[in-house]
Amino acid sequence: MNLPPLTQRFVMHFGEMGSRWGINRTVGQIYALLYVSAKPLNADDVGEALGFSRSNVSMGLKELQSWNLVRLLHLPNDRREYFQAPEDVWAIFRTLAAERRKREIDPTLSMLRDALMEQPGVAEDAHAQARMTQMHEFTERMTDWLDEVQTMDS
Amino acid sequence: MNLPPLTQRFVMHFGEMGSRWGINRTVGQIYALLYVSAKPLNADDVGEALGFSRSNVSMGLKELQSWNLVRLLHLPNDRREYFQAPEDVWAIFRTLAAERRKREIDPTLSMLRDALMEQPGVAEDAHAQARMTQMHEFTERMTDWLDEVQTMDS
DNA sequence: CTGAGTTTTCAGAGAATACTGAAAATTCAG
DNA sequence: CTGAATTTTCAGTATTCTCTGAAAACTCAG
Repeated sequence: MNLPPLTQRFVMHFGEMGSRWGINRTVGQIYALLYVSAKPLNADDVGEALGFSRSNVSMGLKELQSWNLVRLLHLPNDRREYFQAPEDVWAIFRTLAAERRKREIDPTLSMLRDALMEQPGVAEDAHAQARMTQMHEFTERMTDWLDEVQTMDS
Repeated sequence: MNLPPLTQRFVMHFGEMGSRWGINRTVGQIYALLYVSAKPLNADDVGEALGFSRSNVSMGLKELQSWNLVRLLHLPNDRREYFQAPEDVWAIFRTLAAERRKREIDPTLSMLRDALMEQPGVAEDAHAQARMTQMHEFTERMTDWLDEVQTMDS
């Protein structure tokens, strides 16, 4: 790794944080680097800066694209793909919220709805269902809130 | 594992979700089970219900305690420790928010503050510092919001 | 005290995840 | 088309995380 000191601290920190969030450290570091960079970077830039193999960078960038967290662009007279993070932190947060909703909240809601439709076969499940109702209400509020986040401005 | 069907679905689902959140599957399942149970459970109950070894349950419960997510209690004429989850989902969410703030937001804030105090040695770091200012402002708003969550009622 | 009941610790086995280099696939200038 | 440049895939290796059983530590009734 070959980064100026402040950049390095930032990158390392978000690598750590990422891994507490179910995002792998590599991906966290790549995103942190893109975020603080003045210019868009290509995969080789990223790999060299962070000391990762080319293929690892490719996978990390693909992951970030699947989260809609990076913008992909081309520079004149250069066939390589360049990547950048949005500059607006709030916009990043909104994207993250939208994706987490799609991947986590929505499936949870549908699992709860399904479970609430069934007839509990035994007393324990009847009680469990009552608790799931609570959870379901909470989760619905959560989605409402996440919808609001989408309409919020910085 | 030996659980009635609805309970089982719920437990499995939150095991999966947990693992996307940096919480291990075991811990997610234990918590889901405590949440839907009508009565407090002891470690053996949990282990038997989920098919985990006693020591694994012990570690999981310890983890949940460190997050303040479970209440520990004793039953008359029984030396074993019993555990339960709060019934109010909102209260659970508040606790989670408070803990994540302590463990993730606060360290991030202090890392950013430190980095912003330094004199950047090179142009890239100067730019990085500017981006960190943005991130710092966002993170501060986040802590304010998390503080508000604490004062909110269900 | 004592010892049965209970919980915790921890080293090692097992499982899951991350990472790499080499090869395949894709893209595009000429 | 062709082939050089670039990106992606993937099987194997390395690393990290999870889980267990056995032993140690703790707790408390008698």
